[in-house]
Amino acid sequence: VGRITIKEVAREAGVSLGTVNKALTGKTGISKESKQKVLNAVEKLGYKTNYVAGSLARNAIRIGIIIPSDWEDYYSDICDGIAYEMNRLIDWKVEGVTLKYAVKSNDAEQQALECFKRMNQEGINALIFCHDNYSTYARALEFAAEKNIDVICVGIGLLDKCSNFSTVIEVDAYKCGRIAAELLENFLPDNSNVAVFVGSKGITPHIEKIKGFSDKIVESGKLKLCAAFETEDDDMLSQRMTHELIDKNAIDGIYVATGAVRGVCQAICESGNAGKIKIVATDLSDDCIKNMNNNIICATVYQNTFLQGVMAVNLFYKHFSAGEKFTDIILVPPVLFTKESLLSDGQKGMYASYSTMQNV
Amino acid sequence: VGRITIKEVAREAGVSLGTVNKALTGKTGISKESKQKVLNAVEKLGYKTNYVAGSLARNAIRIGIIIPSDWEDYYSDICDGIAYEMNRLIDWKVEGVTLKYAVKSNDAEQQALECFKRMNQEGINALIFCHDNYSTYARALEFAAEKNIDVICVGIGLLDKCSNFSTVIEVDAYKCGRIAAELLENFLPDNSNVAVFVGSKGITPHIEKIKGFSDKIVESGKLKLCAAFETEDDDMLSQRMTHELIDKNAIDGIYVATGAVRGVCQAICESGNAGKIKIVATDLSDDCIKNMNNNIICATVYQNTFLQGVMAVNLFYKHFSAGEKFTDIILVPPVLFTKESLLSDGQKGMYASYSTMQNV
DNA sequence: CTGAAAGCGCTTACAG
DNA sequence: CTGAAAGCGCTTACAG
Repeated sequence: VGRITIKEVAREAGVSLGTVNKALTGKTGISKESKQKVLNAVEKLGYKTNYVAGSLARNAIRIGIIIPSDWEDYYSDICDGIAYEMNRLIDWKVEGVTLKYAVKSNDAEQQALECFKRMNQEGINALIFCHDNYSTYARALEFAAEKNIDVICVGIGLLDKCSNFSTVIEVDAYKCGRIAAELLENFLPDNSNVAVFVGSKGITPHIEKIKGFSDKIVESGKLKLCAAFETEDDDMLSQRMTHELIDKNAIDGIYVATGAVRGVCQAICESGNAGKIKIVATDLSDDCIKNMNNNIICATVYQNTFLQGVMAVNLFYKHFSAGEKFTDIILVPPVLFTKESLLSDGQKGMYASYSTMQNV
Repeated sequence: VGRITIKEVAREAGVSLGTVNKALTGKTGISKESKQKVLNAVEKLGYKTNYVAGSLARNAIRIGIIIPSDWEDYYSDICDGIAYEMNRLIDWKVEGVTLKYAVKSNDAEQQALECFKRMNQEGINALIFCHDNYSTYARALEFAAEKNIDVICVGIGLLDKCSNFSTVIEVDAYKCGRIAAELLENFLPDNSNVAVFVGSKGITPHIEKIKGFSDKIVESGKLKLCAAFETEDDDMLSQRMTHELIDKNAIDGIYVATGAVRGVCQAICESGNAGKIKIVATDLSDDCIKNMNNNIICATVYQNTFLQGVMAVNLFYKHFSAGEKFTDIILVPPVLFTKESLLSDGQKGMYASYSTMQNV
């Protein structure tokens, strides 16, 4: 009875425990023959590694975390997810070093590179990097590649160019767009006019959101897509644009696929269109929740940012503890929320929290 | 550097490791003085238990699982969640014994009691019991109480009478009702007529769903609630009732708060009301998904059954490994899904899956 | 390349 | 009630 352990594998294969370990973890310093003997024994006995025992025995995994000090609205939820999972994995000997840089500053590139270099000195095993676009940080990522440091990028705009030497975690932007369109189709009578607001039309995930939104509308043939605007995530700008949009068109619904939702909602209220023009927003910022509670926003497509942060940490854990390979990219599915389905503060991140199992 | 261990606590307190363990786990066989010395040392050193090490050292936790062999539509998702989490915790020395009974049979009570007795012989530490109402199984639950076996109940209708000797995991039914009402408010013009279908008006969670639905409608003052029907989860009955409802009323939307959604959708189609009368359904049964894909059902309120199963197992794990106390009841928040936001098969249970971290 | 030993941080009998 | 020892199933240096 009881579980098969490496001890039994070693006996069956006629080698020592250390040799079994090398065969199992793919380390060097083992002969072809020994390795084969071990693998045969594993197969024969049906051995499965106990990773709990493994993480007690191995050295600590040090993960470097480079996150923005600014742009709280968007990044704080990702950072919460990272911190949540790092804390959860303390008993598994996962340690972290955190450095911050100002992603919106002019010298963001330089600041980030500096962080990468300090992390290298700190002797971290891997790096989690939250940023907003690939091109700015190409040099930093190359530096990591030179030093053989694996990097997981979490954030937005990463799809623009998926680097060879890093893994990307991002929301399924195309799906976000489709969901938003479907909602407006349900909320509005046929032949209504809708518009979509993104941060920038030059960034892949925003392009994907527009594409998903537009594709769904064309497929269903219920609504008419009037226009796609760029807010540059600026509330003043989005407010002005919303006013212009309302003045010039008979607009019935707007998908605000990025930040600057406050400006949009303000314009909606100022023009007396609260509750008339249906708004579908993005994420769960304070502005968004406030406007949901006031019935200005009907629904929001949460980009599952908390879970994105959780997954980044967990991916490294699995890699270093179980040798799991990285995939190039992970597209996280968005979650739909309405006012009544919002989670209370105590349940915040419930899916990646209850589900993630505090002490496991 | 490095983490504080019980070794250091023992030295600080001037006692042995075994004594520290007794103090920390609340076991008997330790003097007041020793216990206090340990607690002082823990406080002083800031000691935190490493549960990973603990689960390697302790004896296995044996969990008995009593689940229905029938009523697949509803229970299979809970059972999947239980199985998922049991499998995830193998490395933590969590073992399971599963027995099945026919919840819809006439002698369900007798069958369940028989399962309880066999579980007791199996020497399980705790019991997970999936059932559909409290009163039928009172004797079985009393038996468990006599034998000092903790029971976690997962399913529906459990709130009817929350026993003293068990913990209940159930969906937040009131919240389900509110979400459904909110959706129909968004989908329909003001002053539209809506109805709600439940399985039975005599079961607390169904009463709660009606209450949530009705409360929200009254608060908003947008819709008119015509009627609440009992389907007894029978498709023939729900089909007939839907036809009658349509014939007698100008109905615009229906919240199908329980099974028998197939009958409702059939009647909707037969009467030529597909897409006209807006349907909000419950859960993610095959019938439900099929009708979502055909645009008969606009949205569904998923009762998070997979997660309920996961949580049942995890609750016991936390209890036995970390001494966590049980709460009387856990109300799991529902999740809103539309056709476009449905998860693909590969992502099934993503929240309690990705988030639950396969190998952690 | 290989094996024997020590150790990760706990829990569990068991002798006193 | 208390403590010393063994052990959970691995990984990690290190000597050969």
